Amino acid sequence: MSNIRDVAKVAGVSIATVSRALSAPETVSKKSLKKVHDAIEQVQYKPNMLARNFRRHRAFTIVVLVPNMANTFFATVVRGIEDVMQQHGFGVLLGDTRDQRKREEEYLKLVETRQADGVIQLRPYWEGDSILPKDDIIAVNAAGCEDTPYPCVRIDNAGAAKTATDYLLSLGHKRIGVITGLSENPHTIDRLKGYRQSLTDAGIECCDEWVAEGEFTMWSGLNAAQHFIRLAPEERPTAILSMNDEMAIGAIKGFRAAGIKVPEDMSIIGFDDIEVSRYAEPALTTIAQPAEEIGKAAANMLLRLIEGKELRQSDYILPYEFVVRSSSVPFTG
Amino acid sequence: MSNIRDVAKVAGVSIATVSRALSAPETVSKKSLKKVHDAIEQVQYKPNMLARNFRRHRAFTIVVLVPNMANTFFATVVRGIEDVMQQHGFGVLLGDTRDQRKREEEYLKLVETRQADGVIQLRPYWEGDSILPKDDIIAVNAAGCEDTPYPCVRIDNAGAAKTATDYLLSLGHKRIGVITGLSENPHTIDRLKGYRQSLTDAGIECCDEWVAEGEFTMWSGLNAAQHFIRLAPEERPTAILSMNDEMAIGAIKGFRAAGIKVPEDMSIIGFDDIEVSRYAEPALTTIAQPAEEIGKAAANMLLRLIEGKELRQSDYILPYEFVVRSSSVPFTG
DNA sequence: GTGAAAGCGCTAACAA
DNA sequence: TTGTTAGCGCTTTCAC
Repeated sequence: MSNIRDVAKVAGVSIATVSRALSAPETVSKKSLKKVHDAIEQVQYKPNMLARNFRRHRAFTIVVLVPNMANTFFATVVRGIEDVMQQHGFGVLLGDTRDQRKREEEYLKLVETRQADGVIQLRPYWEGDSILPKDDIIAVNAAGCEDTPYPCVRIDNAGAAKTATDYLLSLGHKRIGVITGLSENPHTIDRLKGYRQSLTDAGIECCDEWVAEGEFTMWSGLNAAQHFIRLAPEERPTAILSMNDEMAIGAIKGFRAAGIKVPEDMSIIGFDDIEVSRYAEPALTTIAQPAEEIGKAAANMLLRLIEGKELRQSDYILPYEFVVRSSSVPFTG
Repeated sequence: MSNIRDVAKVAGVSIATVSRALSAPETVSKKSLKKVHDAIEQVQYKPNMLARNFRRHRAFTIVVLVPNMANTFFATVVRGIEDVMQQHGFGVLLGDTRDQRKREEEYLKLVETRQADGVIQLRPYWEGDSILPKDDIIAVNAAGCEDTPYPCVRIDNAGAAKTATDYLLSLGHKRIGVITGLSENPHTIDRLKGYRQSLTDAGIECCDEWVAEGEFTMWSGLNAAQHFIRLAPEERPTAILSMNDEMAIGAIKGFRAAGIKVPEDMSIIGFDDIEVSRYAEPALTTIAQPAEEIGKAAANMLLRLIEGKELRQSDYILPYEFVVRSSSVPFTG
């Protein structure tokens, strides 16, 4: 394993020149440059990044905190992050936290111990979620919520939920249910706000029975469907907004199993627009979040922060898209 | 930002003692240990891992090469890898290669430049895929195929495909189609082998028209369905083995759209058992790969290799499970 | 059980 | 434009 000294010796220049030839070639004469490159070739030199990063006080690595990597939406955001980081010569350390606080702390330690230069958090900010923001830790939140007290990239969740609910109302539905995430989850709160606003604007009183709590998994969506199935048909919502596509898919399964047809007896709208939603039966009407773009924007923000630059804005809102497919149909008395 | 010297000064010991207190506490007296820990507390010391790793010639990081992180099966394997690595104090650098050779090389460079100690490749070994194995690069292949010329963890792909095909035959199907990945893909080759073996054993001649090439995406599965739809009904397979669940889901969509009912007119079997398969309509019969276990086993193998230990075996085969759900039914003349 | 000291391979003043 | 040199913060002999 050759080092910079070997290269310098073979090239007949100083190690400083070799170092410069690699990191700032424009400050080195053409002649030296060639000698260095030839020497590098000859001794098969590969710079030791461990040493370089140590010297530069930079890891050129970030960590991304993901609640669950098997969730397609998160995976897609991560892809966006990774794409930008790769282009900038940064590595992305995966921190699949499995919703465990301990794991989050473990990964954050990587930043504190300099193994990573910053962190992107894919879990929405929660009050009492004191882990971030944290002094000395450069962080950006991706796909989170309103009032995040550190830089973040997101969509207008309340607006999106309102858009979807408005649409169901326009289809003639009067009783509209909702499947939420955990009740304290900020996504639940923001989206519920939009849902309620829509109903209120339409002069419809919100009914507690219309809200079923899930936890953003298909399984919990299926369970949530049971809740609605237990309601008397004349009180049962005729349409449901699910706060993500996974739960919508689970709910469809649940309704089907109980003989409730989707969309004939029950319209359903999802949230996120993960890939499988268009292949679901029926194809899911949903709010499309620009997942990859969110990841890219978050990555660019973090990069700027790491370089010590100012951010133009610290609450960056990207547009969502409302995609109508087959799971939502007009109410038929 | 305090360093080891500050701690030593406050504790009234040498930096060597501080170092030992952290890396080999058993070699330090109780008394010194306490002084050191108190000092660490007092000056808020966080060891600089960049320096430590540099000194130890270890990155305590591995990179995982994933063709597509948005694919649930891959994401699940990665979760397994990450879980084991985390427990051993190793970070996992994400290398989403998007099936691009250039990206793979880029990420492999991290190992060559010591930023990572080894690599786990989730793409099956291909002849002419000369990128791995490579001298000086510690690597393990996960979820690959037969005859991988470096350590690997996988299932018996041919056997699994045969199991699934045998099952369709036992259901009375005589014309059985298959949706493959790209024809040169080793997974395609291995699984096709099992499929053909099954038919041959049953005395059925394989028909070229029964094979539709996909590329492991839902979209390509839908396209593959078109191929079968174009065949005359009396020549069309009555059952199909899809080489992954995504394509199976896409194919179901395609058949449905053409008025071919699944499973009544067409039985379908998938491969992988990703989470959504049980929620699909109809729920997918499939080969369940122990994705997370494959990841864990691969991680443990790599760890052993990094520590310079011998491997007990270098082709580690894990059991698969055949999961019967609703997408496969008996042939009804 | 502890401390002094020699680097790991590289970058970045500074001087030439 | 180039070379000399002093470390970055830590681990690890080696001697005590």
